[in-house]
Amino acid sequence: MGLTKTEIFTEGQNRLAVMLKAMAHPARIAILEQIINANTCICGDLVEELGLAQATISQHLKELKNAGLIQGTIEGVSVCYCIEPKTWELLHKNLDGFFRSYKEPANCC
Amino acid sequence: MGLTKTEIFTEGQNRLAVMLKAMAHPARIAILEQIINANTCICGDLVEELGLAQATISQHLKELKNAGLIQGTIEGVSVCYCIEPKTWELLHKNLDGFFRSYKEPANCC
DNA sequence: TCTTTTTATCGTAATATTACAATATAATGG
DNA sequence: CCATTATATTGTAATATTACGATAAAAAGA
Repeated sequence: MGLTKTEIFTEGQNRLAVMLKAMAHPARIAILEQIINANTCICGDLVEELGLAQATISQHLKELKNAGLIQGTIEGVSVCYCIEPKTWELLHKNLDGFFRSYKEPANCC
Repeated sequence: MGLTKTEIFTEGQNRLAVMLKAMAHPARIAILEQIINANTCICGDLVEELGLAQATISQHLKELKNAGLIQGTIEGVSVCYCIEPKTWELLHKNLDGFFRSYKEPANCC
């Protein structure tokens, strides 16, 4: 089949899965890291840094944008990308809550 | 092409991506939630709860196991699954550090 | 041993993802 | 307007993922 049965899961489960999927690629993690380390918006320098074709990076940026993790503003000829603080914070809290919800049980195998 | 260029990324980037990918599906999030909420190992009840075929769930469990997020112990006829506390904690810390590394920059678009 | 129960694996179809070349688009500078 | 620069989109090939039916495997009980 190949298509996820979205309808049988909760809104929250689907939302979290979509966000995680957007982050779940080394190139996209690398992109996020670069934006974060630059501590400003990144305009164009991404293609030289990563060893991927321009089209591929554009595609990855699009996915990050679709997930709401980054935002791009047109700055003359180039586009400047930065983290979308609201979504970033939201996902951080959501994930943190998820990880914290696990308490090592007393009676387990 | 269809295959990720793992070799051009760092060890850390690849590791994090693999873990996130393992979590990045609503069914696998649902499975993790169930194990966590049960607060003990889950033996078999997963198929009835989720609306997916037994083979599909077994496949998802395998991926979570491969990523080291859960562990399964054979308990008579059935297999009991629980969170792998070490990996869980590791991923939690890793992700938390990643999210915290972002500081909203002063000069941005 | 035979049956039952539970989980894993195999085979397969449908769809998604990843990557890149080629090309399009959009803004700037001459 | 034309060339340049930066990014997006399109088309396409290779591979991965998702899902399920069918079947295998493994342990328990009759």
